[in-house]
Amino acid sequence: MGRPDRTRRSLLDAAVVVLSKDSSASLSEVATTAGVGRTTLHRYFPTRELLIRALVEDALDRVADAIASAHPEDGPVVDALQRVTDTVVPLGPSLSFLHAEPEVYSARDLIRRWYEALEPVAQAIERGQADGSLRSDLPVKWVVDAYAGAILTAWDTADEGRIWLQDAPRLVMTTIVQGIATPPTDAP
Amino acid sequence: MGRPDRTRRSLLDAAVVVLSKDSSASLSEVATTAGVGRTTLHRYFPTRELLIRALVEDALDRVADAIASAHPEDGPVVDALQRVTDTVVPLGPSLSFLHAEPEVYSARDLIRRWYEALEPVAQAIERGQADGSLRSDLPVKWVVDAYAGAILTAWDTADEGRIWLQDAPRLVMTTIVQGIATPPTDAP
DNA sequence: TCCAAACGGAACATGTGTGGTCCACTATAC
DNA sequence: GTATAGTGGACCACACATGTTCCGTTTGGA
Repeated sequence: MGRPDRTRRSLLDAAVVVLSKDSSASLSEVATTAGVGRTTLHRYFPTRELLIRALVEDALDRVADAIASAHPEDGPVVDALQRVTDTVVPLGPSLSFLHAEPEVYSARDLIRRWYEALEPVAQAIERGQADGSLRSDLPVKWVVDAYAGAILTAWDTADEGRIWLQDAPRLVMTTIVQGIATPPTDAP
Repeated sequence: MGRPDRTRRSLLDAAVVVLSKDSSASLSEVATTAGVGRTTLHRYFPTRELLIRALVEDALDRVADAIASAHPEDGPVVDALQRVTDTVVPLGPSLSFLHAEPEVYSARDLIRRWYEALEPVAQAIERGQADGSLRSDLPVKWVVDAYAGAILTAWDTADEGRIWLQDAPRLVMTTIVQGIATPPTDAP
């Protein structure tokens, strides 16, 4: 890994740190944090928008990798979702900046790629509905979003200090899979 | 309701419309949309920040009112949550701008007020855990956030056209209360 | 060691939003 | 009708981020 790659990496990392705290931070701030001149930043990312895009795509890659490495296509669906949750939740801190970036919500192609990254999860859920382990009176799209939303909520809530991030996977899975109501006893 | 109140109202409404589409829109755009001069806008909201705050507080009031009008303190908890969901979900379109406003996430006092607005819900959930209708192995704070998060997710997902907003209350309640897994049969 | 690529600093042009002032116009209330 | 609060247009000054160019300096590989 040559110097250019390292510089690029520090810029992306610095951008995550700086923009998480203040999404309207100036590019000089990012450059300074990366220990790099603003000129260099512009050499790698000519415009602010391109920097953001690179940032989002980097995050997208990491999520996609995490999901793939959890092998959501294997074994019982609930176990598979547990594995995905366990691997994705810890990514939280490096992804929380996504919230505050309007580009993330307005750029249609980025939204599409986000759903593409979740595609393996969608397939697992479909599989679960087919084999009877997941209820099938809920649209798959909704279940995917509800699941992803629960993870986002966990990140936020942990960020606010209302829960600990290490508890998050359990909370997410219990809530999403079994719900918040008392389960009906199966035999009195 | 005198002229000042009406002007203020149109400014807030216009701000919601304009800032929903583009959170970095200029104040002149807001003024124009409100059918008002930029000078007048500045008379009512001296700075951009104050306009945003007023906007958020306005939204906060509406959510608080909606929750209160659903009487979450009455009757079985699950029914109460159903009523809250039914009243809050339709507010979605007029609140979706909250996402894109960084101030919403960074201003500590606004975050606090958001949780205050959810306090009646928190109490209902506590009540549910006490009377055994809700499982008590989940922290109340988490349950509140998970529930609120599910509503936010529903707004987003409806916005993306992945579900219909009129289906949202049922989806939110089913998912949050019972979970996505097939319920265990209670007697074979 | 030497050379080319990478870097950083400075200076510049630019655009744009913002906040503020002034004054003439207009409805509304009395 | 008249006084008064409310309005809006024009203008200005300021700050600040952005993007670009140029050139001297450093670094790392051949």
